[in-house]
Amino acid sequence: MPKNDRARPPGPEPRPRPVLDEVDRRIVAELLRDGRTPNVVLARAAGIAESTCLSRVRALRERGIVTGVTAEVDLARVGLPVQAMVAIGFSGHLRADVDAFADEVSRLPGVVATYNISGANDFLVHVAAPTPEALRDFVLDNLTGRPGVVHAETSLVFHVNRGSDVLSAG
Amino acid sequence: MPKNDRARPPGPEPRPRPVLDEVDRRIVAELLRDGRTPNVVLARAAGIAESTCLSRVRALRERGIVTGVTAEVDLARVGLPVQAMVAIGFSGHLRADVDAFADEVSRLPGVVATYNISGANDFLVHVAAPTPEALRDFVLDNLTGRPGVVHAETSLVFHVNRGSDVLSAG
DNA sequence: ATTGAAATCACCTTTAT
DNA sequence: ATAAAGGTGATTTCAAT
Repeated sequence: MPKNDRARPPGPEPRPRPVLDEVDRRIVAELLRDGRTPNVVLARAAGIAESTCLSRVRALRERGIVTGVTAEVDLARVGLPVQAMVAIGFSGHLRADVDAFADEVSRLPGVVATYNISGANDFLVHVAAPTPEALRDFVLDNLTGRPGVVHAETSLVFHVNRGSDVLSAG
Repeated sequence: MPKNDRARPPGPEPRPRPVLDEVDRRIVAELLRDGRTPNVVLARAAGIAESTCLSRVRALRERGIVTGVTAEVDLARVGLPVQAMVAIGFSGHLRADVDAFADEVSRLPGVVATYNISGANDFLVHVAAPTPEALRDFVLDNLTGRPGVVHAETSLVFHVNRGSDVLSAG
């Protein structure tokens, strides 16, 4: 007698095999460290041939594991020395409103990222501005004023530390 | 009579001119969009010669404006489908303790970033974990347990939207 | 799927304007 | 700051396993 005789419903696999093998892990780790690492170096780091490495990297992109490569910019040095996290409380919680908020806010000038979260607040908006006044204007004009927003609490961001070992938790 | 007859102490310029000219802005914007953009394309996008573009990019790195290039990874697809923001309240607020917390926590497996902020809480720790249980363990073992931490409130992160127009706020 | 080798292409330096 | 040109080395394709 089988442990489970219900047929699995159609759709994406429920993750039968480990997500990343050791080779892929090394490639991803190296690309996290330096997204411009040339293919030759990547291949040596992973212990495989260059051509193999190339197809691996392509596969990682096609599988949606590596979604892009981006520059890291010191916002203070491009004229945006004031950063803040704005916690947003929402009213209706209709799916359409929630999605629209995230999409639209993410496109606003100065927005670093928008986090849709659980708990007392519904969003965290990470924003950068040239001056405290500009920050205030941003919050009043683009967040507080928006329909559905019932609460906005601004915290200054003094410093950001990027994690250096994200992958190891897997 | 000169407006200011004190001699400026030696060292880096106190930023007399605008931070980024139009050419640099275009380069940085393009590198934010795709950090692997080759120099030829970058040069065309900025409307300058390749050799000029090359020195511009070098200068941007040396000036600390572009601090690095990194891959963007879909954490859910590398075995870390559970993300959270943990708001941390601190007790002593000694500089050494605050700095140490940020540095050490950022090195822990699964930590995406650590934000030192103002307000009711002192830190936001963005963390990724394979399961809710692993998240709970992470918080109890690495955050709640740490000396100085008097409060920890965990919010699940449902979705993250990266900003697409950060620079325009400057 | 992985490889080594060969061809193509881009990067980067140099020179000179 | 630019353009042109050459050396260097990486990327990519391909036949073979």
